[in-house]
Amino acid sequence: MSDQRKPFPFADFESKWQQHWDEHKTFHTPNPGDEDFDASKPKYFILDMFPYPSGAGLHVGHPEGYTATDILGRYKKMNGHNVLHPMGWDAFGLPAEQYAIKTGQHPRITTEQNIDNFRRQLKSLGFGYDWDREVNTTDPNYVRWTQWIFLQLYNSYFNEETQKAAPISELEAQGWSREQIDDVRLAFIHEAPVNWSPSMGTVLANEEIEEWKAKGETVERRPLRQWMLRITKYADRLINELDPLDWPESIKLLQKNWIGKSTGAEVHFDIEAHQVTVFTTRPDTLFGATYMVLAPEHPLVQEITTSAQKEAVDNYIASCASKSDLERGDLNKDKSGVSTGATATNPVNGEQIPVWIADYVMMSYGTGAIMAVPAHDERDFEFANKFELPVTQVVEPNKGSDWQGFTGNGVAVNSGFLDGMKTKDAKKAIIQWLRDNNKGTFKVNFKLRDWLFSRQRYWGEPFPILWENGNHQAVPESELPVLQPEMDDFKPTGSPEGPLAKATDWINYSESSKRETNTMPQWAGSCWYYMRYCDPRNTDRFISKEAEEYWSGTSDASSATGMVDLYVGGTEHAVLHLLYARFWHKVLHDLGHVSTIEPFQKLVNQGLILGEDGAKMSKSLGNVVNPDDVVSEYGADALRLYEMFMGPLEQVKPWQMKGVEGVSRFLAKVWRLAFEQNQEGEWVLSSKLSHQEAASDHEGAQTEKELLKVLHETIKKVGEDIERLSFNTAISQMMICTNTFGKAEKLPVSLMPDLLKCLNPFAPHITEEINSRLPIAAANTMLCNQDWPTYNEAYLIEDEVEIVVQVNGKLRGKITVAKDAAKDEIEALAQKDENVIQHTEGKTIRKIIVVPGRLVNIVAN
RNA sequence: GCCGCCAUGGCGGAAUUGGUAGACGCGACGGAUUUAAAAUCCGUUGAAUGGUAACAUUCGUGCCGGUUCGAUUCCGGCUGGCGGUACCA
Repeated sequence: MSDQRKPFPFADFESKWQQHWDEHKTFHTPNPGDEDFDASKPKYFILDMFPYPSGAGLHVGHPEGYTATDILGRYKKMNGHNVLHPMGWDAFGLPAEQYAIKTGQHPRITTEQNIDNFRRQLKSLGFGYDWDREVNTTDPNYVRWTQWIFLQLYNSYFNEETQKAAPISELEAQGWSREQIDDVRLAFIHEAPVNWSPSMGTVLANEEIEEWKAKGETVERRPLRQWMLRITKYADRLINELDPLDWPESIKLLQKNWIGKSTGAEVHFDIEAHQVTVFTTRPDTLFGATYMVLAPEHPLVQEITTSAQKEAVDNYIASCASKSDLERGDLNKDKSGVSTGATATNPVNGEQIPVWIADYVMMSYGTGAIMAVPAHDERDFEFANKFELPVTQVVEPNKGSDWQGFTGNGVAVNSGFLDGMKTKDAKKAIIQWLRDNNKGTFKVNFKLRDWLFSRQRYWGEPFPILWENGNHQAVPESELPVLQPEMDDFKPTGSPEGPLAKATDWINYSESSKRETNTMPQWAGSCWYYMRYCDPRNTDRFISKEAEEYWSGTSDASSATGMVDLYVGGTEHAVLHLLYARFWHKVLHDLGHVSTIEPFQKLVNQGLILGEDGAKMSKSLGNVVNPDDVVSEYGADALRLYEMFMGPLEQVKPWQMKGVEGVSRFLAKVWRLAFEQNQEGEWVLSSKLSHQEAASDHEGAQTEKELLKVLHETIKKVGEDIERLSFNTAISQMMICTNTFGKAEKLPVSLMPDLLKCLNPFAPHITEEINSRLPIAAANTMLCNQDWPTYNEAYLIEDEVEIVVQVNGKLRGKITVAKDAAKDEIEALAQKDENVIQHTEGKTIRKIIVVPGRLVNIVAN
């Protein structure tokens, strides 16, 4: 018995079609070399950010981007493209491991259960994915190639001359020693202060700290030996090669700011027998450097501190070390510091200036030491005022503002040979002087740090690395993948070795060599998954040459710099995933493994969906909407359509359950264009769908003309709107068309297929169902396998157009004229309008502006 | 603090190149159908003023100013909200 409350029987046919697509592999995408591959079709590679399959299941935010890409993918397919639109799982990650620690259940089991649930949910929404290309970052066949890519990094260095990665074998051929080579590898071992989380027993990347802190985990600084990736070598290219990408400017800017390029100079200061180098963006203010500050962690502090100041310095360093990052940064902007008692020599004028230590200077940026120019730097100014240090003006502002704390450009004063020079020229002059006198040089600095790549966890890719006599070496490629050993105890050891160290059999690779026990971060798998989609079952390579070239589009004439045509996902990955993936892609490009220099040509960020109360959806607020509930209540088509109708894809917007009802009502109207319920409650073909093609009388011909007009307007607008991802306005147009069709006494059945084709990418189930039941020849062919309709310009043109008449810019009347009416004719007609006459009476007409087909504006006074 | 984005009816939003502001949907109100309800269909719906009415006039896209025959759209100056980032030398 069907539920009478449902306005159309979606429950009866949605799962039926989903099963049909699954069984017939309707959305299978052929690769070069496949039987059904058609080389004449252009490729379209469309990518969703693959989800982490959490235990909570799909969130309504997921189908937002996924529906958008599905619409575009189905549309491109109907337009004759070979569409690659795959899905997969970013399945390594801490939640599964934390759950394993709590319950003892292996993370692989939890992960598989969660994936099954996610896959079921996605299939219930009818997405046209090629499920044969599903990838899973935890799959041994995937891990194998993640590790292989790591070894490419490990076996490469950055050639400064070519600005490209190159194999270390080049250096071996030149006779470099092992130590020298280890110092330049793109994947290298580094002992440095890292972000250690005692609560999780692992280190974190700089980029991850805030996220985990917000979740209540603790993070502290601790010196540790870690694997790092030399992303800083690519800093310039990561900035410059953003230019040709079709990304939101705001995301490009976010990446540029994150990389944080600043140009300036290194200046060497002598402190008795020692030399300290500082970085400054304002070398032109060197004459105004009245003191110097070292970071408390600076290695030279102990050596230069005078005995009189030793106790004060030690106390200060101890107090800094005990402070959390939060206390040192956010909460406490008050300057603090202590003198070392030492003095440095200002290289440009020989002045003896005091050397202080203060925590406003960071060891992690620049050289960990600064020259303080209090007159022209806010922080130095504040510090100098607090500790009564001298302030000397060396820049004269251009526009009479106060020089104290002035940080802008101006003219150099009190600066010897620089006096009178503009800031820009003074910078050049002083750098030349520093070079000539061996006191410094031009220098570019970046905020970007090398990428801390090792984690002390179980549920991640082990490093394919062996240790012997304190030296590391790669596991032979033939032995990949290196999988985690089976273990019952996943608890972190609390030591830098991580839980794998507990697997004593596993770590002993041979009598003399042991395995690396660290694992890779979750980013590793997500850095290259889009490539694996192109050739997911390849066992010989991470991607075949043919597949790589075809899906990169380098085989055709287009000069795309990015492999993926469109990437849709959340803005939260603006600097992490999107930067890391670009870095890996460039390395693989440099080594000749991929043909494009960038992974993602066009990027679109979907906006967050808020709860009905306008707040971010969260369990604690109880405003979370579960897609499963919406599907069972209104159907998958209604959910898809609603998420697209809410507003622009990129915009943040609140959920409204009433809105779902609205689009559901629209789908019901479309359904009732074709069917009506008989006495028995069965849906039978609507009596208004007349079979006669030509209208018999004049009135009928007139309405048929109107119906054709709205239909072809819809074909035009929906196609254009899909191309520019403006789905809400496309839906609005289809609603107009449906309303017009619904009002017609008789509806030629021949008009239905084009409307259904337009709606098909948005609401694939209901449209296929209606189509399959229509008494037409094409009922046997699925809409998604048919061609996208073309509109006929002739149906759109009206014989007469309405033109607005304004007097002095204010709307005063409307006239109807022939579409090709002459300008004079329009002007004359406009001036005959009664209301227009009233408003121009007693005035002189100065000018008449005619915008053809739109308006007439009479200027009179 | 700095950088970026945004601001339109009761609500979500539309206006694509400077040319009729408020498409489409929700909600609300009135009506048809119904014993009644649900569902469905029809009509009205930015505000104010005048008119029995058709209609007309004025105001109106966060605020102030500018450019223009004409500004939601362009420019300058604010205000509020959201996001990023934060002693980066």
